[in-house]
Amino acid sequence: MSYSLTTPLYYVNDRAHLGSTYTTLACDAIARFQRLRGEEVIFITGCDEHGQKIQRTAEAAGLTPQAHCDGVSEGYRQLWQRWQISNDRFIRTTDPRHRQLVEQFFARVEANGDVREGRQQGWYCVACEEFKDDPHGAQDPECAIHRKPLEWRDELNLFFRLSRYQEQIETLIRQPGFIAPASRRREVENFVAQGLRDFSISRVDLPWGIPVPGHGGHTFYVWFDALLGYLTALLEPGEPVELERVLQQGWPAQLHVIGKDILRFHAVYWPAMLLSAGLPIPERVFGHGFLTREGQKMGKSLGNVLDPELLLERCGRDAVRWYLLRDIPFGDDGDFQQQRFSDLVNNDLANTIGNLLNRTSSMARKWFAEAVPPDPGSSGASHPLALAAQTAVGAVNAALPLLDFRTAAEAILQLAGTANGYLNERAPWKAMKQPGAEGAVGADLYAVLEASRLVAVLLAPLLPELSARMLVQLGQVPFASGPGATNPVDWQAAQAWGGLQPGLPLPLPEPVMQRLELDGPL
RNA sequence: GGCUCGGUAGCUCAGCUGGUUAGAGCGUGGGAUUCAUAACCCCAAGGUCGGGAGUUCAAGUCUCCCCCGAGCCA
Repeated sequence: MSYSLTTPLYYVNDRAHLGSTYTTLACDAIARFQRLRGEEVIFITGCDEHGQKIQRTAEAAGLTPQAHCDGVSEGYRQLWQRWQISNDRFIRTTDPRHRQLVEQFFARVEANGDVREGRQQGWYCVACEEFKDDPHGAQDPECAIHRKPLEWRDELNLFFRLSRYQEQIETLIRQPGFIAPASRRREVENFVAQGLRDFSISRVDLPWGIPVPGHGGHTFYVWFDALLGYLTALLEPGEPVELERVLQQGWPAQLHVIGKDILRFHAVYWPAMLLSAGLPIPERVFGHGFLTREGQKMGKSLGNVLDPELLLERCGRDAVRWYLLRDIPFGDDGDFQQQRFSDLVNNDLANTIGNLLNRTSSMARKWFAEAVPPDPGSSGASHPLALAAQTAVGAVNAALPLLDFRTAAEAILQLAGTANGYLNERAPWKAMKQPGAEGAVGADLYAVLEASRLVAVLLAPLLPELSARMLVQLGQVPFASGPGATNPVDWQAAQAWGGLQPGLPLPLPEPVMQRLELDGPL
């Protein structure tokens, strides 16, 4: 059994922005979570590199399309490395292997009678790479999204007979869980209910694309070939390209994570294409929301674009991951607010979680020979912190399969908060002044250290690095959750109360999370 | 124009099938404390729950109308 998930294959029209970083970070958390649970994960990301828009962008920059794509996609690859994204594959649709796969896929679709010729007339937005339905448009219609003039097209194209899949698609999208979050399902249902129309899958006179076999002059429409990148990515590098093999190598995917704007392609067109080719359909398509910044749309015209490189350099991975995953309900639109960002990172990570470990470890070391205090057994499963931990464990394990990062994060935070409260209530620093209190103090500190350990354990999929720093300070082996990770200690077993060994030496504590001090806007 | 989703404390939002003094986090103010990353813990602030009408013993919570915002489709 394996778990395959994908980010969108990012269009290389421009360098990576915060939106794609957001998507990718979320997928990374899911990939790590699934690996930690023992699944064999195939986490796919990559770039979509064909289309007229790319061709024009390259021309404008005085580059060949290939050179342009090489540069931008390499930028993506490096960016993901710097964010320590744990993708197992990075597919480019200009990969020669991809072309082979597209040809095979198309052959199946064509053999199935789902390709026909047709005349495509209409207004086309190059920026969207999409025909618009504006029939009686004014003199010079423009794209509502890009505010750029639409171009009139009248060409003989190949069409995919989407209309044949009306019922199957209706049934599919009705399945609970296929389209997530559920709030977005209606939108697709309405679209499908209007009746599916065949869509064109080729262009003429567009050199920057994959040629359609047997149809001279046609290249594949960028969307048609792009989605197939998910399949190409599954094939082991070096092995022959055979479409059928994807079935043994992770297809169907369990999850496609995408931005809400391309939900239709993934929830309607893509499944129909797969049906036509006789391939199974992915389990779930999750359309997340968009990020704004301080209430405004990010864009070049406003000059308020938040650069992921800059964010990474100035704030670090843990901080950004935490903020995005913990504060924005995944699926909803979110607003990046700098003040809130630093407030949450400092409060949650540095003060609540980091300081909890720091203060507890300090006390344990001071009064118990620089080691985990003996546990006289009083901190068993009925200990208040054990119960709190159990609650957090349950919540995290229930929330993450649903991509509900926020609930998971809050549960972890609550455990840390409860532990801090417990510490204040028991006031070991006061109790230690009483003779003979050592036993009770030791038990208290043991319980709080154990709660801290569980915080670190639960944090592993969300903030692998912070989790690791905490575990090291607790004398534990951090969890590996990257590609091909194996762990000496089972992650789920580590979620049980009582894993900390009394007498284990504790290293000198160092703050595991620095506070964010941002002078000036990002 | 049709449809969908929102409009709840300064900010971001919870509030399931209608029912005790409308909640949380952040921010703000105050208190307590010293183990700790000037951290932690406790308390408070008193928000016409967008507006209006209606149903009901009882409505953020249901119905209708209106206003505002976002989105999908035309």
